[in-house]
Amino acid sequence: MTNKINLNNLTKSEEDYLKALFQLLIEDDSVKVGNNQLAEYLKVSPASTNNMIKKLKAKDYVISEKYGKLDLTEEGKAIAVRLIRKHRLWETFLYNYLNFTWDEVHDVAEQLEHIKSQKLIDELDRFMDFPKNDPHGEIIPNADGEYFILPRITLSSLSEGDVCQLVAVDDGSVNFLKYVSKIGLVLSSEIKILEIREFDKSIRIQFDNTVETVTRKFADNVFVKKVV
Amino acid sequence: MTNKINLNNLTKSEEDYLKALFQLLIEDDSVKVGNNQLAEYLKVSPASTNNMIKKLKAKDYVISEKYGKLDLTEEGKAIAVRLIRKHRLWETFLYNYLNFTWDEVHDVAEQLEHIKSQKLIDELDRFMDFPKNDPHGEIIPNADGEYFILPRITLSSLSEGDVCQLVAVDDGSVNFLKYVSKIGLVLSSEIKILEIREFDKSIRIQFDNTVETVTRKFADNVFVKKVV
DNA sequence: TAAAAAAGTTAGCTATGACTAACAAGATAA
DNA sequence: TTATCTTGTTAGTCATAGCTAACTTTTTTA
Repeated sequence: MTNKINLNNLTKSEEDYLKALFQLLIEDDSVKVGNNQLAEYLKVSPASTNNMIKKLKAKDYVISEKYGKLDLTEEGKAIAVRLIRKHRLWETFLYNYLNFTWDEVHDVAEQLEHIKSQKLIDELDRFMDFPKNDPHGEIIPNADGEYFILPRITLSSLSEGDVCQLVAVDDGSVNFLKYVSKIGLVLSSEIKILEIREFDKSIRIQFDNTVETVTRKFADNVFVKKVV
Repeated sequence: MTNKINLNNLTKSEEDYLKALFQLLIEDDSVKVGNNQLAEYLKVSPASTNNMIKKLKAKDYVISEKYGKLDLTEEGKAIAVRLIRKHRLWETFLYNYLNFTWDEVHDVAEQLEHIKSQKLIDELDRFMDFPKNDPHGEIIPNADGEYFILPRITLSSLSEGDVCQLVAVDDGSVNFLKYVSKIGLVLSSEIKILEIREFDKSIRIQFDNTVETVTRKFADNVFVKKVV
């Protein structure tokens, strides 16, 4: 086996930074990620980030030049993907078996993803019969660390008259998720763009028998597949 | 509700010390527990223990006089029991649903017991239909924090000719548990004491169609219910 | 292109929770 | 009862991972 992954004994913090950097890097493929941006994402000071990046560079998980942008090594990426796999499998478990709601799963999964046991996560996967998506619609990386990234279309990028289907929502904010549930949107909902208001970019949408007006910020966090 | 428990935001370390002290206190009801004893149990230096005990005294979880023995307050005990409940529920989950063996569950449960979510543990309990015992036969404290301690009889305390039934085993050592499994002992096995050798206190036992000789140390970790 | 703003870095501080070494208090034994 | 051993305590160090304040480099813009 060439692909043997060493079960790097990383601290919770190190794991958090690697995962955060990975999320920022794939979020905006072309745009480079800087130190302060990572700091803001993790809600820590730029000094803390700078410090940790040094450490992760020494361990060969991160690449960057002084005063330059950040990138992950292959091993750094592999660690991040394993964390995302763990996070999403736990979310699925909490949602499907332990009566957690959409907006409750994230915080607990953030803790559970740091539990160190290969067997635990492989068996959890098997127990749930190898689920493909988490409760927010996100794809769960498989045991080989393959991470399929679908080209993402946000609701905000569509035009008047377009029809789409909800495939995933960002799980970063509890309030956002509560709001999505409250207005009645669920995964696979078919959504029609009725009107985009130039003034504030708010969007009138229709789904099922509901008409709602949502903000641009809301629409940025809703991922869809175009139907018409 | 007078019995409202505040979800004390304790660190992993603080939790570990409270649980360890609780285990030592109930292990030997009459014998007082000292600082160095706790240090040895936790495999840290006496200085570290002394330090942490100071902190836990300030938080009103531990009672002790300077140069005196250690005890837990009611709140300290309640925290320890909640940790034991979490530990044993997770062990049960790993064993019954995720194909973990007797000797594999402990280490992972040590991590999982520190996850902070009341809903998680209550729902896990419900999901498994409120199990009474963990895989090692130990009683799982219920959601009200009631901790039933059965008077414990060790295999080593019996006499020649006695017949007993295996009710629990100590889960502290992987090697011990592997050995128990290997010779074929399981919970509820009926064991007969054939002979106790004065020389080294080793014990010849019979169960099913097996005759084995076990050491005194082994027998100290096997808990039984006397039948004859 | 020079000044201002933004981004990145460094130094030095804090808390937690380990550690060792040295010392003090109690318990035990000669 | 005194000497010795065991137990408990304190002081001071280290690593991790946060912080602020001050500084440097890069980028932007006037």
